[in-house]
Amino acid sequence: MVSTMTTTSPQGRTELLRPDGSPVRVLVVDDELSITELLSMALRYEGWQIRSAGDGQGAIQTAREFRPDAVVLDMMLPDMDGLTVLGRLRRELPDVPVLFLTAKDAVEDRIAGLTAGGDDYVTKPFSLEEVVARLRGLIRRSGAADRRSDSVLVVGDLTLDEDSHEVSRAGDSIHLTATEFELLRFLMRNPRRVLSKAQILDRVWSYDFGGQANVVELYISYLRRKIDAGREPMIHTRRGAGYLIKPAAS
Amino acid sequence: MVSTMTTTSPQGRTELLRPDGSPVRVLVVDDELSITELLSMALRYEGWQIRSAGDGQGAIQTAREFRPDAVVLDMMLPDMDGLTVLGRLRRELPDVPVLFLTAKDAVEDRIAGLTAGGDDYVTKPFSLEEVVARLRGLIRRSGAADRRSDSVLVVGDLTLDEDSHEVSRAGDSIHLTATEFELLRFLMRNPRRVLSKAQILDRVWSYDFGGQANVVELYISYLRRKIDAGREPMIHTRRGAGYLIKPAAS
DNA sequence: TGCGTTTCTTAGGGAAATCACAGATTCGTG
DNA sequence: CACGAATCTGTGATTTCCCTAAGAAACGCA
Repeated sequence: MVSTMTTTSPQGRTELLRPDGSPVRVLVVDDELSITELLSMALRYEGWQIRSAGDGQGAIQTAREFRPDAVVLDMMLPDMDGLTVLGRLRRELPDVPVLFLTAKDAVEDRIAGLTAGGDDYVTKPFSLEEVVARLRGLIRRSGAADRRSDSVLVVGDLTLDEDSHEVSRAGDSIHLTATEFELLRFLMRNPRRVLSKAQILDRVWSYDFGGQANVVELYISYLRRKIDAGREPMIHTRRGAGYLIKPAAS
Repeated sequence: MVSTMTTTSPQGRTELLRPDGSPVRVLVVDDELSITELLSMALRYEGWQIRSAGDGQGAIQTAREFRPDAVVLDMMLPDMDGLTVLGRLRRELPDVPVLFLTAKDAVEDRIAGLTAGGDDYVTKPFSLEEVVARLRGLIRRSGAADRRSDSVLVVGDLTLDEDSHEVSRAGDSIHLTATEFELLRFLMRNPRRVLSKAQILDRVWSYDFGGQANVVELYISYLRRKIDAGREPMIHTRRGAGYLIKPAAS
């Protein structure tokens, strides 16, 4: 059990740190190299320390000496069953939270049983924002239980609760679809920073998305309708550069 | 991962340095000699130490012994796929940030995930200011522990934020177009220094620009209207030599 | 299965940005 | 003070980028 704290960097990004100030450690286990690479890159960017393994054997070994604060674990590994890996992991690190990666059509109930203990899962293909968000949640909850307030992002009079998925502006509750929510979360996690359409696509849409880049424009337009409608706008276009969100005041 | 710091040279130029005071090292990889030459010159002018390679093989080798702080990597190399090069680079230097060069029309066919890990890309034909700016950003952010060097340029009462793309003079927010922003950034990165129209054209406009040289005059005029309008001018003409920016006070 | 919701594509309109051109203005010099 | 060169800027054509309506397809849930 590791308690965590958050600090806010000069850029305004919120970072998760261990109590002694050292970076959070995450172990990524997947047999597809492209997946471990993608996850490693993205999680490293969060400021976390990453190790990866390609099979169950390697996972156990790495876990033993790396002692991660969280594990991302693909349920389909070449050498052993996901449950076996999980069991051995638990023997090494009884309290480490695990984020399972499963195929979309995987048996839901089996996973449901596993996540009862406070673990979590995402289905492939996932979006990086989703993985990062769930990992943050797991790590946060595995430490100080009273860190509830950390799950709320605030920009101006706009708030977004990562736990309850509730969004409201100036007190008015706003209903968002899953994609709208992820997009807004990404924007709000990077307030006052211009985010390019490519960046948004890479983080908010799943890694196998092969469609038109203008979905981003489309969803920005949806968000505006729900968040900025009739109010002073918070979402701004920087023509030729991207989008950013900032408090209406300034 | 290398933490960086900034110092301000006697001339007023802001330079990026490694913590031990040694120059930043950048590896440039492109098969077109004209491009590597162009980039090498421009980046050397930043005070950085540059090595270049013409193919993937050479890139890996050079990276191994040169150990750069950042890499500029063309996605179209003769001997191997850009992603393959990236993978091997990552094995050598897990945390090095990469700036990808891609053809304009190749943007659509998946640069997926490239910006997700904090990496970035520019499309050919690019402007040197753009490449330099993005490299500076990457290097600045890759020094995760030390984010003290911030993204705001200041000259007199004029400020320019490279993250939010916000510009303001004496507190008044000023909206600039993309080209105006790049031009002002170039001026502000070289305060009190005369920059010739040719220099400006070479740095701010893309290398294949074939138009009239007086676009520079035109955009200087735009900038003045927005920045100096009704105030003590900060942008000055040195007839026959070029332009310079300096605090209004002196 | 059927219905409402969500996601995404296509395509057209429209606004903004870029740039060429040319006439107006300023500057330096004789 | 007059002249030529250099610089400035108004006008408008062209291009690029962004927004959004409309509808098809996929999804989720009863």
